[in-house]
Amino acid sequence: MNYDFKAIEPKWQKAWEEAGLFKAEDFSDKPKFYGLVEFPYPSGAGMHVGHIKAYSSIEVISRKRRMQGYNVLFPIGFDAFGLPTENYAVKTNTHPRIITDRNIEKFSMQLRKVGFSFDWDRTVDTTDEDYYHWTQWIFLKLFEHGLVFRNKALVNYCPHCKVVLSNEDSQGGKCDICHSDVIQLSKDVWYLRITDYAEKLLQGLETVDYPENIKQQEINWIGKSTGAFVNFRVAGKDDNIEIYTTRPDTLFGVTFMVMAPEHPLIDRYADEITNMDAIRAYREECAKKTEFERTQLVKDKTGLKIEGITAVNPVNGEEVPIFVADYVMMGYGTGAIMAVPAHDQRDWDFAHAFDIPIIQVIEGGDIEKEAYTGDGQMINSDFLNGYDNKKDSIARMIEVLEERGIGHKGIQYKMKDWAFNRQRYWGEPIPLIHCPNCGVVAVPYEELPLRLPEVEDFEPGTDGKSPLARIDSFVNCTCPKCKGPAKRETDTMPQWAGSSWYFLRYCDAHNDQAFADPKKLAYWMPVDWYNGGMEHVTRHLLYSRFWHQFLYDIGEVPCPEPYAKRSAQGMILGADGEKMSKSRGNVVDPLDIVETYGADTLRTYVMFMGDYGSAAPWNDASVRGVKRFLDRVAGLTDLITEEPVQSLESGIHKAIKKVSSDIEDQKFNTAIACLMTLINDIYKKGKIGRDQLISFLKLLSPFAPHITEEIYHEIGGTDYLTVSAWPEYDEEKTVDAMIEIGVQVNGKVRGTVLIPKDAEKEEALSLGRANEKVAAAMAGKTIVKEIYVPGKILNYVVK
RNA sequence: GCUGGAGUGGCGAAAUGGCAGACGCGACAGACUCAAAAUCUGUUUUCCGCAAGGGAGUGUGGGUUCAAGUCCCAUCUCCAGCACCA
Repeated sequence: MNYDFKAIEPKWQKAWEEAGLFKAEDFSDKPKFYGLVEFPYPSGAGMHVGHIKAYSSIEVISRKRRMQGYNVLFPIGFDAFGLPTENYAVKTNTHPRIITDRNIEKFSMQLRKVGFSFDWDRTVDTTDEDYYHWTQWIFLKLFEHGLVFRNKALVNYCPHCKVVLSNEDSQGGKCDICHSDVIQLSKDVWYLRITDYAEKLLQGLETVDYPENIKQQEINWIGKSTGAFVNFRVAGKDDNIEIYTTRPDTLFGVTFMVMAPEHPLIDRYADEITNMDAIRAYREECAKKTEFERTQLVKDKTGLKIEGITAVNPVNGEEVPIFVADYVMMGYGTGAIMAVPAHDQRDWDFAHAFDIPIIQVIEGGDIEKEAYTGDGQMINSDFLNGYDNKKDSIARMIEVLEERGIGHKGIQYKMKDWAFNRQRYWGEPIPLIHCPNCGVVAVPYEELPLRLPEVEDFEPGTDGKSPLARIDSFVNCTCPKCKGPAKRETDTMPQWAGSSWYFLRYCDAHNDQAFADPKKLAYWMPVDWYNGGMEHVTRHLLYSRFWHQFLYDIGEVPCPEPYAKRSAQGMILGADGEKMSKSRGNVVDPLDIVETYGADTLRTYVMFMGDYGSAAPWNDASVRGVKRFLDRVAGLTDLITEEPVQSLESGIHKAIKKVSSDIEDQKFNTAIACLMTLINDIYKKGKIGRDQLISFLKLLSPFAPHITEEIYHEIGGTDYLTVSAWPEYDEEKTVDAMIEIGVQVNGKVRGTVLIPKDAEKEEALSLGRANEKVAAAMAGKTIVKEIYVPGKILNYVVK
């Protein structure tokens, strides 16, 4: 067959769509399969080859599931709010709505050209008011349940993007959008209480099928630790400094305390602190450092002793000095620590720099040289003396703290509440109203969606306010409660809002009464298999699990976890092995590949590149190799016989078995390799039975659906191969009657021998001995032991 | 520092403890061609050897085993994520 992919591909794409082959059917009796990929941000640059790889895994699995008789939901949509579009809007003075529509159209066209089997009837666009209506609705539910709060605190602020960023969006002290250094600003902003869900987010991981590294990354990000809160009295005052420690067993070794520069106690005693000027200067110095600098200068501990006040160790009444130092963070624990230089390296470093005494309370190590963090006999510790491990001494210490009312057991999480706002235009308006009489009031549900007002000028405000703040008709409103004059919140929601629930909307994309019909949610949820990038593990994945768990708690969704299974693709690097980027000039445009080699080649190539989860560089020559393979597939039509070719039977059945299981295991590369091996064999035989060819085409169909459909019709098929039954294999036929196994002498392979597959030990051993090379290797030696592992190996141990 | 993962040909990579290097790329040789491209056939871990054949070989060093890329201990390097988290 002549392989004219330029004609074939659009032809079948149109035919499949018109036949509605990819439409998911609500409430079908067939078993359901919900396959999900992370919907794209429709940037102006169009699709990246990374999108192709990310979508191809679920694409292949969805196509296989349809052939296996499943009712498949494989949807796509667009996560279209966000800064790149807005920045481009500012630059070109074009409304972001226009840019977004244009980009969505481009992406849709590109996705169709690759032949992805999406159900286009369920497409969502997060910037559509029929969609963000429900994003705002969920936000109001969160507000209603006390999970939205406003707080003036130090926030991560990107001076370049002019927005407040969440902790998740400023990892490593860099802005997630523009990679500038993030600074700390004190600002009054909205937060979502994700920390209330820390424990559920942690426990939920035990119920889902995620790869270990993803689970670990989320566990680390949540950062649970158990320890104790302990109150240190301010000497001579009726006032306490609360600290958090994971090592309450070392309380007798406390020789000083350290506070974060921002700690409020410092201001409270400003009058009594004799070196307050120096402390103010130190604070200013710290405030100037970026997060990056603060974490880079790990070695050189800076700090200052607070003169004029001291603290009292509650277990032994010892008075200890208080220091201020920026290695203690206000955002974790209580912002103050007890310092035990003998058994904590940071405290040890600090004690040496400031000439503070060190008291050892656990035997072991050499505290002259470094802090000792291991286990050992407790010493110098009053009632703990004699305990010999952390576990017991911590438990005992917590008992005593609680008995004496000076402390209690506590749990801390590193995860912080989600700073939920952007001072920008292109996002969902936050549906809250500030009323001088009633305080913060929710926009009534019936007034949703709260539409983004039309503006002329999207430029962010220089005063740290959103452009919405400049629109009086939007800002000024009446309070829903007291009907008095009030002002709307002008911040918008962050990029991650819309994507935190989109998988629910796909279940019922056009509902105007609810975010989705509960019956449809009950039918489709949870997502059976979700593929996406590692970069979203501590952002989108965590956020959307949080929203979903909340919706479950208020009875809006049928399952506690949204995704039953998660996988992640490896990055496609440029041909030079570097990350693809415009500046390096190593970017591959997937549409160029579709033009030159066809969509089937592109799809098959990205799945054949290597291990799906690992990064792999692009290689044009290998793309041509895959095209060559498809050319050979097209050529199979010349080899057809009506009768099946007996000598191919076992190879075909083996391939059915291997391709079926490899797809499930995401070993797409070896599935394709197996089909290549089979086609090499077919060409060697020079012929293939018609039905055998159809089985081959079915196995290849999820990867290269167009060419296989074309050949199927070329050889007389009248229905669609794309939704035909997945082939079955006969276990009997996958096993050869005679098999070749290796023969070893003293573990070294000396030859091979052909033996019946279920040969008895004696028969196999004598056949092995008959092998010339084996016999030569054993000549003149005594056989000590003979090993026969059926189907695997023969080994003679000789002396 | 902590967590997760990876080190195998010239390259991308395969190998439920059982013949290391499947499959693809590239390279080399041959066929076809006036020639080239495309296509087809063959060779291709490495060293010694004309060959038959033999030796070595999965980051490094040990160990378990009849048998180790795979399991155990130690060690080095790289990738990803987190990180003064008390």
